[in-house]
Amino acid sequence: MRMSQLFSQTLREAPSEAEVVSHRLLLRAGFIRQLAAGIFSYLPLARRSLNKIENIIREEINAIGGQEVTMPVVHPADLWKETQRWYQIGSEMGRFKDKNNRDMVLAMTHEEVVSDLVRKEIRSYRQLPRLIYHIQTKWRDDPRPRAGLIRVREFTMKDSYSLDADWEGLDLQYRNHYQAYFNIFNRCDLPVIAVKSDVGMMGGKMAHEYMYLTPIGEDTLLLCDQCGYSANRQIALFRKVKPPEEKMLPVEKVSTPNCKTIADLATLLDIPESKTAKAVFMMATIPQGVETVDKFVFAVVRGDMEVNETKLTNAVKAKELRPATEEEIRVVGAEPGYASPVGLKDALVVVDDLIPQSPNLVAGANEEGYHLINVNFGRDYSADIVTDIVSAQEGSLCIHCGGSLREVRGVEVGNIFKLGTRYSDSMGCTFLDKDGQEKPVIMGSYGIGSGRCMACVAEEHNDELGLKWPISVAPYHVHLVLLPGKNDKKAVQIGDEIFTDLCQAGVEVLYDDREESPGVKFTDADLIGLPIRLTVSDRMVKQKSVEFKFRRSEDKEIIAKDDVMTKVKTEIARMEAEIKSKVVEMPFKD
RNA sequence: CGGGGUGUAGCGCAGUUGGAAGCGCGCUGCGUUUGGGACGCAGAGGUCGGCGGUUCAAGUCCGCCCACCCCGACCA
Repeated sequence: MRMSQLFSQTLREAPSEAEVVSHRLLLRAGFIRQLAAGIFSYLPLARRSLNKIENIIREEINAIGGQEVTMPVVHPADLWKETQRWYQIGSEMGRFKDKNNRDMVLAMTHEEVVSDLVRKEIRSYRQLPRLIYHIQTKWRDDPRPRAGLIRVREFTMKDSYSLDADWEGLDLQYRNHYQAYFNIFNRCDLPVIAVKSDVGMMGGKMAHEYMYLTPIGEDTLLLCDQCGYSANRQIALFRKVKPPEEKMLPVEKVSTPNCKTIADLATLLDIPESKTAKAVFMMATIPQGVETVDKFVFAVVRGDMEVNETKLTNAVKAKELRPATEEEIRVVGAEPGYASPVGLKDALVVVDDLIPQSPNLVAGANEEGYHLINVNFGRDYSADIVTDIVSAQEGSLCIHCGGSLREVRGVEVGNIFKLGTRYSDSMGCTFLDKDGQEKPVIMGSYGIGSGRCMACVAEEHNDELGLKWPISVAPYHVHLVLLPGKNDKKAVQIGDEIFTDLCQAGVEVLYDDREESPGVKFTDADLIGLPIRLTVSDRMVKQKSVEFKFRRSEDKEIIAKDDVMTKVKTEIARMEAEIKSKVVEMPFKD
């Protein structure tokens, strides 16, 4: 490609709204342009990188038996009503009516459409297992798009769907994806880890997320360096240290004016926060048959810990959970800031499983300005549910080995879910098994955001001058810089020749044939960040030589013009081999 | 949805007390220059986010709205 013809330009300064480095560089280098919050156009350079990422995905998913299809972006709402997700999902779903006033949905994901295909196409166990996938646009009207391409509303995702006759089949396809995903990210030179995750709106049995670790990530992960345990904070388990046993003391009411927080309380009474009980109030929307009911949830955890909303949501089997308002709190007889599980009415009391082992805690008195000391679970109050509802944090003890957990941030670039029969059951995806029994198809779903993946590669590979693409994802292999000098057509001739020869040999070349000063051309080359830079200049031409430089190195090498082809092809092959060597077998971590 | 911020030329920004819309970069033309964002001359480019109000007069003051960014809530 001649740069003089390229549809995009570099920007000397990035628009001020771009803060994250991948966003700034992708804008400045002319890869992307923003249309609205979380909605982007992908210009030719980005498109080429995305094509490479998507082709890597195709190769790896085809290798585990995937068959590519394309499913629609616009769906009739009826399909989503069948699985209830039309009702369960809120404003994040794009909805509109067609000209006949029918409800329509913009695809957030494609389980419904896959299931519809499956129930129409799959009749017999002889047609299973299958794996289908597509690379398609999704719309999720996220409340807060941010960080350029990291979190957008319109995005492209590769989503595959596995169809099996039995659970062993699902296990196999899940494990195949587990490895294929590592292969994909390794081939993009993007370091990731797999962590166990919550199943969220997808429903299902088991899920892993592939996380690229970076401080700009919005998910918090807990890692154990000792045994390798890793999990999203939403579900991370940890060992809770049982406090020393104490004899239960009689409850006593004490005056604690202006003490609405745990920290105030601990200071005033001169006790550690672990000797207090913290009360958190939520309103949960809980499905009951087709209907849902709103239930007031009173969660009790130790004062030194935080309620984990995902765990709490799962504990009460809620579809939605939100903080309760002050009025709602008073209705159940509690006093905000001085709340106590003692003497409540009409509330679903959920107690963290460490509380029953923690004697003589300080809790609110449900009366402004007073707390109760020596409150004991079982004697003074009881719970509807006792289970783990607190978050692991930096320094928590690993559930497996007792090592100290480390907290890191990450961006989710892929996920794999064992859906089981969640969609087969609601949409009637059944087949006739060997034994003549009608059975539900067992499904899995597996996603990778290709744009997010590209952004993460950009986030990982850059320096103060610009991007530094890995060879496998770079829009072109070679940046050919032409510096023609004064009144000399010779350099132009040589440049054109090298460009043509390399292209014919299958090397992808971006040829800077613009009438710009050398400074501009070199700066743009660094910014765009192709792996190899060749410079053809007036003064080099006289020696029949060309300058060769890697984007990732400072070193410049002068090579004979006749050696360019061999050198370039050798170095590309070497870089490709280097990437390939990163593809290794990963142990499956359940 | 809550908190904070920004909106003036393609990008980055200035605009004082309310009194003729500016600067740098980029863009167009001509000439010079040519190994790390060159130089000269001449140009083009504006719904000052929108609507309403106050005023002789509004980019500037007041009200409402919109968009975008950041933090939080939420979320595959």
